Amino acid sequence: MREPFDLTTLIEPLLNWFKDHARVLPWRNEPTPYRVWVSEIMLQQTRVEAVKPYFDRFLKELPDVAALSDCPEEKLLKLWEGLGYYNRVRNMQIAAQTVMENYHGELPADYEALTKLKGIGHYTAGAIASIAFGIPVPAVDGNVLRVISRVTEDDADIMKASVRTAMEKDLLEIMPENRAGAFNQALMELGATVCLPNGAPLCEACPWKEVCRAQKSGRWRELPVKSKAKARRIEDRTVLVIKAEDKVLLHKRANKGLLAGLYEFPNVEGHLKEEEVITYLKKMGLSPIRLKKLEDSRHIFSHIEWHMTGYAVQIDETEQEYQNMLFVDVKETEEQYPIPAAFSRYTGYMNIRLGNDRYKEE
DNA sequence: AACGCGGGGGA
DNA sequence: TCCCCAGCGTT
Repeated sequence: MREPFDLTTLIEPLLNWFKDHARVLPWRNEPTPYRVWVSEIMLQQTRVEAVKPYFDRFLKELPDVAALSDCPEEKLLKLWEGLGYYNRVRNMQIAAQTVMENYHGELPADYEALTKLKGIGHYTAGAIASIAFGIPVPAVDGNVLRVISRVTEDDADIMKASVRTAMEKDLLEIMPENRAGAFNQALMELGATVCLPNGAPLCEACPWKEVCRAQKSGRWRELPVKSKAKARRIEDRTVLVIKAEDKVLLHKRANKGLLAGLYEFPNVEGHLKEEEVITYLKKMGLSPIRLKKLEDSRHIFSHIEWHMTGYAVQIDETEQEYQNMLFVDVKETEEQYPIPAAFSRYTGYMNIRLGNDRYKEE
């Protein structure tokens, strides 16, 4: 067994370092429970730089729990468009409704109560409890797992839930009573700015360089131990930008599963040839006039890789409605409908006209 | 415990 | 290419 590490020795150096090195972030001024909550949900599996442009806009549109609980789904998804993991914002709205009903619109200052809200797990409950309410509970995210694994030279596989639970327990015992929020943020800040992943830590700048066991042994490159994720599967798809006059056909995705509830260009599995596209369109009851092959594109999700090809299609004017499909004014499409990034390579083709004789750009 | 769920940036 | 990211809900 390894020699025990006294985590309390880490607190003061870390807090002193954080005083001088805390980044200025939008959600750090005025850390109200609601602002902390929104920021923490946005930051789940998402880098600070990616969140920045979304945070202020979201707070401006939905300044409090009541506004969030009442927001129409489409506006909600539009505010989240491009951030990914769209269930985060749906769950946050459900939680907001719970907070309105059970807590008079104020987040509960209680760790266990927070974890019962939709979308708030151990980490996020700890972050809100400590940062917004000063409650001395840990907030163990990927950064914390990494910096603690290294400083204590712990080889446990951080992918295992049991390892995360153990670290929460260890940290709970040493939480500084009056600096819980700063301590948790400092741990994460250290991971994000100094104790970088992939064996590239800036140890010279680290407040723990004198006590870090991985630094001392030179094993920092091997830590943390993390078992590999499953390989992605590849999916071939054909995307159809179907135009009738100034309208384009959009499809609303199912309410469960990948990109739930978002809008997309109709697309089918496989790489279809021109004749197959025409057959498919006719089966839908559409009359294609012109077809133009579009370039290939790929989009990588966490677990799937789409290899896409596309066609722009000009069809006869139609008033017909299809299953979960609607014709939308091209001008309104990108303004009003949340469309995931996977289709960004094809949105530009909405504005292109398929002329009578040949394909030309406007 | 395993899996599904987005998107982007850096090495 | 691969890895990582202020994770969580479902099964």
